[in-house]
Amino acid sequence: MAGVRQFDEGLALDKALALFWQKGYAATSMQELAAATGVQRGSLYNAYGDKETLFLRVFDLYRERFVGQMREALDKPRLRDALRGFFGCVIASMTTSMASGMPTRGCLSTKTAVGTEDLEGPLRAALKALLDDIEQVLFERLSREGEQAPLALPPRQAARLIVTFTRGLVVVERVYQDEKRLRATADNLIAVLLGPQ
Amino acid sequence: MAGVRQFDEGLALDKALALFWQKGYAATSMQELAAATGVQRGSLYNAYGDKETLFLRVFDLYRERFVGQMREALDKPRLRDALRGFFGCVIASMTTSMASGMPTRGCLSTKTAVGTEDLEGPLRAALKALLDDIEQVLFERLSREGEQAPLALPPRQAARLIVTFTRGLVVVERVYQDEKRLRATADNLIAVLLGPQ
DNA sequence: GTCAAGATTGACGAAGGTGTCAATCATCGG
DNA sequence: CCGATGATTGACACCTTCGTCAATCTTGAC
Repeated sequence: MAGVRQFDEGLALDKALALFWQKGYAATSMQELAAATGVQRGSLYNAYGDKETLFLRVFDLYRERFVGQMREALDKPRLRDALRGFFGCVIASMTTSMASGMPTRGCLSTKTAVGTEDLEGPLRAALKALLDDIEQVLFERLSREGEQAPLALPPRQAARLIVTFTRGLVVVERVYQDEKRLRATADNLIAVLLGPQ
Repeated sequence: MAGVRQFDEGLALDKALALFWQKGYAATSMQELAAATGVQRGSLYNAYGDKETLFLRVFDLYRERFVGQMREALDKPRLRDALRGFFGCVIASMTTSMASGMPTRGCLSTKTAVGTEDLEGPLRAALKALLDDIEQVLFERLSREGEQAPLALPPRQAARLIVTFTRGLVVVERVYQDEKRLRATADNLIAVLLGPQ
């Protein structure tokens, strides 16, 4: 076939992800996406149709990577360490800025969930999918056999509590911009779930 | 003095609050504010200078009312009931829609915190003030003397955990739109903080 | 080498945003 | 009743946005 894509799609989606992550779905314009990816606006429209479709494509990338990282972080023998790793990962994912001096990038899914006027259709479905995935990854680790640490809640409920809590961390990060505070609060959640020490 | 304000400021700020709450700070335009309040755009600029200043005025209203409600909800003899009332109040504040069929309005402070590109200056300070207030109200109730229920964390840390968690509830509400789920998750947090039953 | 499928390009229209300003109007003090 | 103070009004300038489209260029297939 002739008429082949001129730009490197993988690269472009990576750049788009970085920008969406930094600015959020609603606040990112196609102009900026064009500038960031090096692909002309018209080409983006031709390739993806519209902003939402492009975003969904990018968001899938994000979900895969994010959930993968969470799964890895949770894969430790002692549950307490696993949860510490998990929260460390969540916190790092939003506070790690690409260059020093830049504002932290926060959380793409939360920005999208809260910053979109009426969240419906594919966008909401994609967010649900992400939160469901994180819940599932947590659930699997929490219900792993041969665990000695006693959990204060049934695994499913604990997983949901943790997912909800991580969304809260994101908001607190925006407002206080204090990583230590985030870590301390996360440690406290671990403490009430698994007991002190 | 002559040249007196023609519109009822209290009424206008109420309407503005409703709109900001529904749409979030960034997504609300002065046009819409003019339409909602019945005050011409030019008059709003004349009276408040710009959108941010108007918002800060409105946000103060919001903070007072919101924190007041939380304080009331927490004023119950048994701590467990107080926290149940608190979460009920938080959940109601975002899921109660003004008219049936309308989308829920969510949480103004969270929308502002997450939906604003780089959160700095007065806006961030206002958000901090709100979260600090809620934390303080919780702290006071949690450290009330003569409390029999044993708290799994020191009051300050418990208060921060709860504040962070409530921010998470907001995000989960946006995505799942399931009030029952919110209540269940909140009950689980109470359970791990105060023990089951 | 030729050709056509389809990607790219840059300009375009329409819509909506913010903030400004001169002209007009309403109101209170005297 | 008059005048001045300041609110109101609607048009204005300027910017950014989205999505489209005809013209142009690239490239693989034959």
